[in-house]
Amino acid sequence: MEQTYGEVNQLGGVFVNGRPLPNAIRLRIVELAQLGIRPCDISRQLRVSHGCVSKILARYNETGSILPGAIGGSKPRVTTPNVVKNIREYKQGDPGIFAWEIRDRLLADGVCDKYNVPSVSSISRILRNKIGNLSQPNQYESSKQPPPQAALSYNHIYPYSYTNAMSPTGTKMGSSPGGPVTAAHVSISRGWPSAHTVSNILGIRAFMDPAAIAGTEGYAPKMEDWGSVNRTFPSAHTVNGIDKSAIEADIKYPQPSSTLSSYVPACAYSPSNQYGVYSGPAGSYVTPGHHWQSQSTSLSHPGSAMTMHGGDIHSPMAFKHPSRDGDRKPPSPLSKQQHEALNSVHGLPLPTSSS
DNA sequence: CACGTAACGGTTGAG
DNA sequence: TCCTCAACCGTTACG
Repeated sequence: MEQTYGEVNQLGGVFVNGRPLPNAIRLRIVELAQLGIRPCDISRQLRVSHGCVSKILARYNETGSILPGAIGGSKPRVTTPNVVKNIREYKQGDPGIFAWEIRDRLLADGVCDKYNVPSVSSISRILRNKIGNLSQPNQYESSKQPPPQAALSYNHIYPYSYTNAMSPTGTKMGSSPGGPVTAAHVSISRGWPSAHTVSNILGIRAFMDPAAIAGTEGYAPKMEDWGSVNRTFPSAHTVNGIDKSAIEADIKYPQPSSTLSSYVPACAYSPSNQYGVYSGPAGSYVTPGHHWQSQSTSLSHPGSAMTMHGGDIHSPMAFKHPSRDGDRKPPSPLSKQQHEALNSVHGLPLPTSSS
């Protein structure tokens, strides 16, 4: 599949089947929801299916992350190097040990938990294939530090890691001439610290207009760059950035502790490359002459606690807090304020009742 | 009408 | 290198 063009949904929005929505849209959904705008209105305004809005909001409420989950790949194997190492040690310590005994010991020693402990047959296979002759020098990592996640449960490990030089979109981005693309990715994410609010994040030119960064030609509206946001979290782990330090030590695209970093806490991230799709022929998200940043830069949230100036909101989790629940579910007719919010977001009239 | 969700067809990427 | 398969995606349709 070379260039993937988006499809158009019933609302006239562009999407790519199988691929996540751009983070900008995801952010916008969350932001509008925080403004008290109803999901159905968000759906219509952003032209994203209500199912998707529902899903994204549900995920956000649950995890605090706007990011899509990690797509593709396989579960980490249970037979991690660490496990193999331990099995070997057990075997060395007691050559007559049974596989089931090894299994018990793995559990007892906390090497594995009940969810990721290898089966007896797996252990047998490990003994046979990987350990076999104990006198053999081990092709595994005798001294090498096993992945720290080795004993973690699956949910916590999705160790995506990309090198700086490598763009997950690399192959596809080949269509984009020149190398500045990768640099753009880096610079974008590095540029985050200057954007402290969702609004700014949404609005900053750097984010919305890759061309502004990459300085490349008509590449501008392509959404590939959104991937850079996703990619900032190579190490997926628990919610709300609990293990942030661990990540930050590791990540290739450090996510500054800005607002967005909490919007996109280290949830399993998707190295998504939303290649050019959303700017596709139907490109309703980023239409020529209607770049979001033009509106978003001035996106403000009139007279409410949601007024967001750069740096105002350091803890987007405040957004997440349901303390504003009272503000939610406004009366069905949107308030003027909400209309303004919507309009400022998309620059389109709010098609509340029409298709 | 609003919303939650299952089904669906799709992509992705580790093994 | 190619294949498999299980993860995720957003849309659609239904209740």
